[in-house]
Amino acid sequence: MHWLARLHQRRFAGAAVQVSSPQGRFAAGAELVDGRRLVKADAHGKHLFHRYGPDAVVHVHLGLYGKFEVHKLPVTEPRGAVRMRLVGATHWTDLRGATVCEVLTDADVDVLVARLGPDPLRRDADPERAWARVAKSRVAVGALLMDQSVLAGVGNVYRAEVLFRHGIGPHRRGQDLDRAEWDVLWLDLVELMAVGVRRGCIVTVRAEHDHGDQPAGRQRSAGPRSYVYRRGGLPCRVCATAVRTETMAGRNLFWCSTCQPD
DNA sequence: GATCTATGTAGAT
DNA sequence: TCTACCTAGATCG
Repeated sequence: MHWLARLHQRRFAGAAVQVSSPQGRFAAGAELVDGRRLVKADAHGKHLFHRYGPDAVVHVHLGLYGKFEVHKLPVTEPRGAVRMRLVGATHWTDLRGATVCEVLTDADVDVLVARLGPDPLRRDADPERAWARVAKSRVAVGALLMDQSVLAGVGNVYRAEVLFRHGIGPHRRGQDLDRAEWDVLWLDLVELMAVGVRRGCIVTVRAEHDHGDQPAGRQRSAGPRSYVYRRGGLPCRVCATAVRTETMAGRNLFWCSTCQPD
């Protein structure tokens, strides 16, 4: 979402934009901002905000299936269910499948952001707030990382990957984590997620493990992107133990029981 | 063409 | 903990 916010900021902010809802579900909201100047696009956790003024902030949450596609002008006929179409001076973008696309006020946004934990991608993030929750929790760290009120922005990929990178079993309870372990996890998330924003995709595999299962001569960008995510049953990239999988916090969890003891 | 799956969340149970 | 939401790509037959 931070990657998208920066892209939207570059492509659309500072000028008037046309906003519509070809599919119709966002018709009333689109009318409120159509023709206005997009002041700023930014993100907090998995929430994206298009700020037109204190009275009108378009709030988007992509959920599982949401997608923005950005193209250069000219526009083409909408295909499929386009919830929101935004047309700027040089580019346009279509939003499909989002869980949320609505117009809020600044006050509404404050309420929404207040229920989110610190976002590792934001300078104003306070990791102490997350640690306070983790340190006293009997919930598994693999579930805590998915709880947006503990920590905003981490999802199913980063939870699996960051726990692997630090050899922490996902079933360890929050209260059983050391302060030092948490600090390292947080710092790694700050770096990993920043890499994701720069590259526009999630890559968590260290260079020393990026070898072996790809043809020689490939581009670095074609290397493996994850250690355990979606690799259930396959050999661990580090120790070759079969990667385990189960449901935790309602999502498929992946981990190596050798590299990540409980 | 039918079925499965997915970087997610809210509300009911 | 379960279900609905709701879209598209991958996979199956």
